[in-house]
Amino acid sequence: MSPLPSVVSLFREMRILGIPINEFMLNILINNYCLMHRVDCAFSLLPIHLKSGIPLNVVTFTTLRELFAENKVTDAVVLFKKLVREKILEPNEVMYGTVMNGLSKRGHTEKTLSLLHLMEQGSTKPDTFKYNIVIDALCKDRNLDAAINLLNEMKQKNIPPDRVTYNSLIDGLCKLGLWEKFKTLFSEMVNLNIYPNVNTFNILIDGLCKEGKVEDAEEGMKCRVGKGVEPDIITYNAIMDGYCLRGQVDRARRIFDIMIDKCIEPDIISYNVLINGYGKKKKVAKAMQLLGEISQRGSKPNTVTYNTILQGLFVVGRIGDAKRVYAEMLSRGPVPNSSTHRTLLKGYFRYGLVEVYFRYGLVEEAMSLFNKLKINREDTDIELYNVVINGLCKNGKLDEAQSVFENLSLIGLPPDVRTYNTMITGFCIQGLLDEAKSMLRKMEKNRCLPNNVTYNVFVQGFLKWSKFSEMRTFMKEMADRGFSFDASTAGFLLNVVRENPSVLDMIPELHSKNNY
DNA sequence: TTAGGGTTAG
Repeated sequence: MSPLPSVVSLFREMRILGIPINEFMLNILINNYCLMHRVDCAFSLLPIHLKSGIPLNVVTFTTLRELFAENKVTDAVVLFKKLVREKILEPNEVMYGTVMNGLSKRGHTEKTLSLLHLMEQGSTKPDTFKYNIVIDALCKDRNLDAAINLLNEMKQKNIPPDRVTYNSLIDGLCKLGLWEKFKTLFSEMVNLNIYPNVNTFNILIDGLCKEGKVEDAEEGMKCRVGKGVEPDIITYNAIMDGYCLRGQVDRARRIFDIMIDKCIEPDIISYNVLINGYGKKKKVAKAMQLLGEISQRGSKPNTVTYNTILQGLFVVGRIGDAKRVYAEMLSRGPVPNSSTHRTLLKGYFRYGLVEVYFRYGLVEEAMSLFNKLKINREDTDIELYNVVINGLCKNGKLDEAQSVFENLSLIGLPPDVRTYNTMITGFCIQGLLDEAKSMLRKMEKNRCLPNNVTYNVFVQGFLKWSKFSEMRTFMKEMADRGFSFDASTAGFLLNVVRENPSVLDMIPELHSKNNY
């Protein structure tokens, strides 16, 4: 119970009084530091364990789960391996569960899977829970084949899959639109006497909504009423989002009102969904009005709410309002996150080119925010850099973009495929095709595989600067690698050919019915 | 007396 710091002072007092420390006390203290988000302090207690001859136990380690919360996955894994390898402790169910969950939630599916297999060799055998963690992670990675293989492995080893196992798999299948496989799995589940619940139902509703089949979803919801599975706030939110995705924010609003009539209190996600819907339809006044209503209804806007509002304001170019909303956020709102910063930077750069008319100095504004983030060490996200590099390129500041790019290796943040694509686009816009090509070589050297976007950017660059013979050579390599023109390149190409039909003679491949 | 866990909505 709060206040937590008093635990620390109590502990100090006990030490001064010479009261002997035992493992329980140390674990409580470590746990307390973790609750205060002071993993560093918690970690620094480990030597006391050793000095006082108090053995580290599995509880000590599990208490350090905060390591995962603070994204210190490497530290956590190093410690885990050390403890196991040096036989300092034998992991139990709880310890495996903590580590696997920590790893899987941070995208380390491979490591989670290998722990599952490690467990099989030891004395603590994996149970349904452990399998479910891995199956869900595989589904989230869209690796449904591997997930279904694990389901079969469970059956072979007589570890019974349960409703959660099937719900994870159904969600994975729905998100990929694999409806036939869903039907098979659904009947398999029912045959095993595992019955769908409101979660299964919501997963399905959401799957339909994401496919644009919102009426089907709504119909499905109405059918179930009074038949055991009642729609809940998640059902309504999913349907509202489905309508918003199709641009039908007014229909979403009607669902919102129906929900209130049924005495289901909208939560912050309901508001965020609607605010996003209004923002996308450029109805910013409505969005702002909803923002005001949130506190009246006893809820509180969160970071996502503000990020969504900011996006909406930038869509209609209300930069002054966006700045005011951000200032409000800093003074009395939720803490901005990396998404807030990306939204702001993207917005400032987007309107950077109109600044000469309005004298906003938006590129400078963006760079000043970026520099603040660097000082606060809040620039650890490659996506943030991608926004800045792209913004500089689009505002004709290729040199600055290049120096930001060069800086990445100094701070040890590896560029991703988008970073390279952005730089290549920047070079192509300026007609610096040799620099673009050398960037392509650099990315391959750094083992970052070019993707379809990379190749399309090059093709557009060659077209823009009328380098047709180079384009021919390049197209061959592109086809060999299994890439093809995207819609944007196709449109670009059509315009070029319309203006200069002889391009078709210079690139005869364009006539052939291959995968271009 | 201390520790963990799985599924759905923004």
